[in-house]
Amino acid sequence: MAESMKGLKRSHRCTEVSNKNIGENVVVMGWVAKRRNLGSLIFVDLRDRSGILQIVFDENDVSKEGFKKAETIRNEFVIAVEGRVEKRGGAVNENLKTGDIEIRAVSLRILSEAQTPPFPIEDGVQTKDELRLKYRYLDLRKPHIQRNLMLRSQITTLVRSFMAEEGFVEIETPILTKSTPEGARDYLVPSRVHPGNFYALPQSPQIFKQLLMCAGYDRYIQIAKCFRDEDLRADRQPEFTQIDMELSFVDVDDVIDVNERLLAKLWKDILGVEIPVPFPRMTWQEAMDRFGSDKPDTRFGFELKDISDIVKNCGFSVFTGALENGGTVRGINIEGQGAMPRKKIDALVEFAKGYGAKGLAYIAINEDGTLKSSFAKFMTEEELQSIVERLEGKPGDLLLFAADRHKIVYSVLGALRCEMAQKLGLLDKNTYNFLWITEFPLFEYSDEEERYVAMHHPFTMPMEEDIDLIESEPGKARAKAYDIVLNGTELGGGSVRIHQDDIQEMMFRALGFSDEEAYEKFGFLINAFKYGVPPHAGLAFGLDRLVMHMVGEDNIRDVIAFPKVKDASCLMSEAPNVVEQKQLDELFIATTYEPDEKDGES
RNA sequence: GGCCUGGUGGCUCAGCUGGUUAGAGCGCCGCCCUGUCACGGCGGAGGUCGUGGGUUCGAACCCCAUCCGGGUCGCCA
Repeated sequence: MAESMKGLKRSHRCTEVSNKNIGENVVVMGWVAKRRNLGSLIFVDLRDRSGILQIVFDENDVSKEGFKKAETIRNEFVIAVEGRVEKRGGAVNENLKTGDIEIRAVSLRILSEAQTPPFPIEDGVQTKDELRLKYRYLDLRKPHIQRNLMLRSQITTLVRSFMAEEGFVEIETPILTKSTPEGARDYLVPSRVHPGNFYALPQSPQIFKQLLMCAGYDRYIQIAKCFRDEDLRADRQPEFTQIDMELSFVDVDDVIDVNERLLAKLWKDILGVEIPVPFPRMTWQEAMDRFGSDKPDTRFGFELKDISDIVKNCGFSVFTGALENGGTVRGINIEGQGAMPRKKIDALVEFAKGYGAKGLAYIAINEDGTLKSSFAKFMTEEELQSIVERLEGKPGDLLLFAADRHKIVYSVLGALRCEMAQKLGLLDKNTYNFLWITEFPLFEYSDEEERYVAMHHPFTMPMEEDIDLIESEPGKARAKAYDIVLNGTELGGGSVRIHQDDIQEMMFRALGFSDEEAYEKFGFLINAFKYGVPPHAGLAFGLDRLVMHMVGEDNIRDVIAFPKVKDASCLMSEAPNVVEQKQLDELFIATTYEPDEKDGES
């Protein structure tokens, strides 16, 4: 039976007791992590969010009933112990912060009994994600998850204080907003009082923060919940948190500056790591050409090299065919992997096909300098030598080539270099390569919609020198947009916004919106801009990803208290669920979905 | 939606080319033990092999379907 804690007050958390307290009486409360019953001596490892403290129950110190009670203790019982802090009778446990002391129990209360948990509450034990998430409230007891979430709290606290010192004002924006079909799929919320109408949950507070700039708040920040109804990944949840900001009377450098200092402070204060500022910057075009990615991991080489000029007249139709279709031929040098067995190379070809490649050509340079290649017979000796030189191939190297449309070649080789780096163990978690990617394309052609769409969003300012391109060659126009990349992950991004109505109109036209459409979608923003708008720019970080990198986890779920699984459901609460017909009727919602028979209770 | 991958006592896993009674470690339960900290000793319980169907003399294993996870491509302004 559970006892009350009446008359008892916790004096310390577990690891707040130290050898400085020896001789003092303390009251500690927490969960039983482990017990070791030696007969007439019982040891208990007591756990709370601070760590572990050893309690010893001795018949001579605790009453007979108290000792009997201690014998019934099991893992995950919640207990309160009153006792004296002592130097350990036995050996010191070097693995514990409190390893040199223990509490000699005088009294014990069992505040709550516990069933045996479905999996061990310890770090380092493997448990199926399925089970962890179903019993998330138990998984959250694990020390490393607690550390992650407490660090996350420290991070947001530090962000708020830093931004406050920099003159930012924290303002909340609505969660029930207007759907704007550009971009990701919206989560919709039906309106009861406006039958047939829907709110959307925000994908980001983008338009609201721009309106706050119009309103003169000058510098805005929000730790904002955002929602996107798209498929999940290891680093993507349907609901996530952004550190969202917007600044008035600034240009690119101002935004970059304050955020570099923010990141450097976070790394220094939380991780004790000095990050030199300013961070390196790279244009989008350079990132694509050198790394095949707009979020390059620069911790290792294997950079892309263009060999289109060398092979344009060669006899290998795979290469010349790609070039004739306006594509490109590029390669990477996986240094030292020239002896890779055929089977593994074939596996890389399969890997490349996953990214849209039709195949992968290779040259392996033997230790004696001779070449083994899938396409040498179509090439002249000079062509082969030029290719090897272009990729700086040395004996023992493996050169891999892709030939296709630019987009595919970048994507295939960009993914291959990361895959190889990971396989070869070149990714050091303690190296932090921050990098700004700048000058993103303003537009991106959508094959699906057969028109240009905004790469960032429709309010992104073009670079001054490219304004004329918006109408003549939209594909070539560059934007005042920037992403912050850490070790191959996009941590955040932002842009300078358009504040001139003529440029904004030009953008809408390029995106294929009529004036009416633009007005219907974004009228309140367009109107607001008629009443005096400061030049402004902003940025948003993915807080979850930021924390994930800072704590060294590989999965975003481990830094979110109650994450969702791959199909966006919650295994613990079983959301989403079927609601009562009455609720649907109130909302005038009829569903056309018919569950399969097996879903029924029959 | 596509591709890859997993599901075997409470947990983590093994289980060969289909072959007698499906194993191990940890955990759990009981007894013993005064310095353990991966405590130790002795004993014990616990599995319709995710589910349904099929092939077969015989299925954890092969086939089909399906459910539940994970990774990834598409998607994610």
